[in-house]
Amino acid sequence: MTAQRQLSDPPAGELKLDAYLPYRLSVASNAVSQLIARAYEDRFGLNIPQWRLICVLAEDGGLTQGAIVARTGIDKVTVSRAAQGLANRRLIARSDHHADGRSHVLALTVQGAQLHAEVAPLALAYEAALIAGLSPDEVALLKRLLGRLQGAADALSGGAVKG
Amino acid sequence: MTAQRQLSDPPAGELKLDAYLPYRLSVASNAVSQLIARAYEDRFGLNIPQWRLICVLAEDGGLTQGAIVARTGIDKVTVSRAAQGLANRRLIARSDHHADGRSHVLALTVQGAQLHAEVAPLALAYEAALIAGLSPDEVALLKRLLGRLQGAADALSGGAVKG
DNA sequence: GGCATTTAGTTTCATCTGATACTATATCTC
DNA sequence: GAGATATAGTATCAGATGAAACTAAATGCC
Repeated sequence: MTAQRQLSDPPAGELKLDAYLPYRLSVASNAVSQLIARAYEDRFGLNIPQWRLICVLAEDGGLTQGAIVARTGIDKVTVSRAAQGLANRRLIARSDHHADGRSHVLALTVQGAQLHAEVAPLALAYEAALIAGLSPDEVALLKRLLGRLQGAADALSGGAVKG
Repeated sequence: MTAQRQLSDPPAGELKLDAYLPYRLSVASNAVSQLIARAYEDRFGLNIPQWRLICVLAEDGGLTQGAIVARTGIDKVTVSRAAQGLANRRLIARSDHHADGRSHVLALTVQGAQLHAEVAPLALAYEAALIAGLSPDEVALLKRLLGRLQGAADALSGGAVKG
């Protein structure tokens, strides 16, 4: 049924989609992201960037949008939109920056903190369900390897694009 | 260096964005995908779905779009659009299906096969650059773990959504 | 054979995303 | 302190995505 592959194949290794790491990574990530995005959207009306902002603000307190961009790498346009959505729902407050009139300091409101407290267990439960069956060592290694991949991709991207 | 997690952890665990696996996975995947998407787009005018179709057709020969969807999980709309784009550029041919008038059989043209032969080494080089510094064992484990995550996400998604 | 249902693929639409352009403020140089 | 430049954030635009509606052909049922 499948085509016979013969000697004419390139020597330097073969490209099989199912074994190709970027593909595997993308497919796995999409599956996980969609699962989680739907859970947050359906139950709390939050999209992924909004939820990330809430997490960052819950962890780090008052931050400017620029600081969030620096901390997370999320695009500044995405941060701007997420912040607007959250502010409209009074989940975050934007207070004037004491020294920079262009900037605002974002912080969770009481409602925002309550929502975070409500969503966080769900998020952790999803993570637990996803890694069920993996040993702690495997999970730790997975996170480490993902960090390596991301670092390598960023380095290659910077190198290739910026010269 | 890494935080020791022990009994002192809060009862249900704490949510730290940087340690949250779905987040790490998404960030790593986006970094890798963007890197590769730009490379294919800039040099060959291919987007990711188009490149995936080319790979699948190079591996498996003549397939219908439905077979590609079944094989890869790519959305049928995405497959349709990618196939249109590739057919317009004469990189694939669509011949009538012998028994089903709704369906067409997709196969690489000579040009399409040439393009595949040209892009594949680049794709493999990117993969090699990304995993440079990782041991073969680590890479194998990473792929296995990604498969597990994807399977878990699919199972949870089916279970939660469909009831 | 004729009608209902299913299936392959396309079109449409609503949303998300990020690049680019823009506004307003801040900083730097003289 | 005035003008040039840089920066924080927003608005606009173009492309990607996938859900749902749609078309055309196949299959099932009687």
